[in-house]
Amino acid sequence: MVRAPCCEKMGQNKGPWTLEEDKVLVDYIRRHGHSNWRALPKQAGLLRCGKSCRLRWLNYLKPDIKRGNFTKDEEDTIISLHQQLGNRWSEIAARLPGRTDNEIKNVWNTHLKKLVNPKIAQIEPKTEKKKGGSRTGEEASTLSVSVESHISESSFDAREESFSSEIVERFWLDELSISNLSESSKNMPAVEIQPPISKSTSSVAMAVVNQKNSDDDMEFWLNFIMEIGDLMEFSHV
DNA sequence: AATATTAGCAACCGCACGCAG
DNA sequence: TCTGCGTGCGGTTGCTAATAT
Repeated sequence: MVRAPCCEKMGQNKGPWTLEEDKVLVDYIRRHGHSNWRALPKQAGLLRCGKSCRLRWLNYLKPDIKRGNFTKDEEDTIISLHQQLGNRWSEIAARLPGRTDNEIKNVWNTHLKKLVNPKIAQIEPKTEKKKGGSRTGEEASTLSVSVESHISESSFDAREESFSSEIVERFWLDELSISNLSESSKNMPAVEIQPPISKSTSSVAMAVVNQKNSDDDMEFWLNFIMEIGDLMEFSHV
């Protein structure tokens, strides 16, 4: 049996996604869903194959994805699950809400594997001097703003699902179009909007910006969060 | 200042599976 | 049962940025 190619490769974009491509994909899925990945890029006007769109959506653009450093608890969970399940990343990801299989696979291969099996660390020795790794965020300054939403305990269930996506939509679409951002800010790391995790924290959402730039940039992001949060009240933590 | 090395991670690739006709 | 399609999954690649030399 000859498999059909997953996509017509000629004339299609490869490599990193641009902000404009992201916006087109998010906008299309928001309006039409993603019942057919192969047909989606053509219908959305994207020069990407369906696989690429699916991967981008699942690993990066889905509103409920939790980004940023893994907590100690999450790392322990991954180590434990990996002992039970092996490299079944999708099953491990299913038990870690907001984390993707790709992300878990990456953190295992680059970090946890060496913690669990020091022999591997000997085979792949780390230099004592710190190299790279700045994206771990350990040295990044962190701006935290607590968001007092207007979501009441009683109405939380109904609005929980739409909470984060609402903010993301506002980011991509109307009030904060990319064209309104300065050139330098386009290259800034993505803002991570974390929706309420449980009912106990239902009235508070956290907007966290991990970045490693100047105080001016920090001020930019503070203003940014204030702008997208006009549906909420803010208070500094 | 230029170059080499390294870690982190987004994205690609190919195979396998499930399902419909 | 066979075939073909769409999708999911896991392994791998390659780019970027930080740091060392």
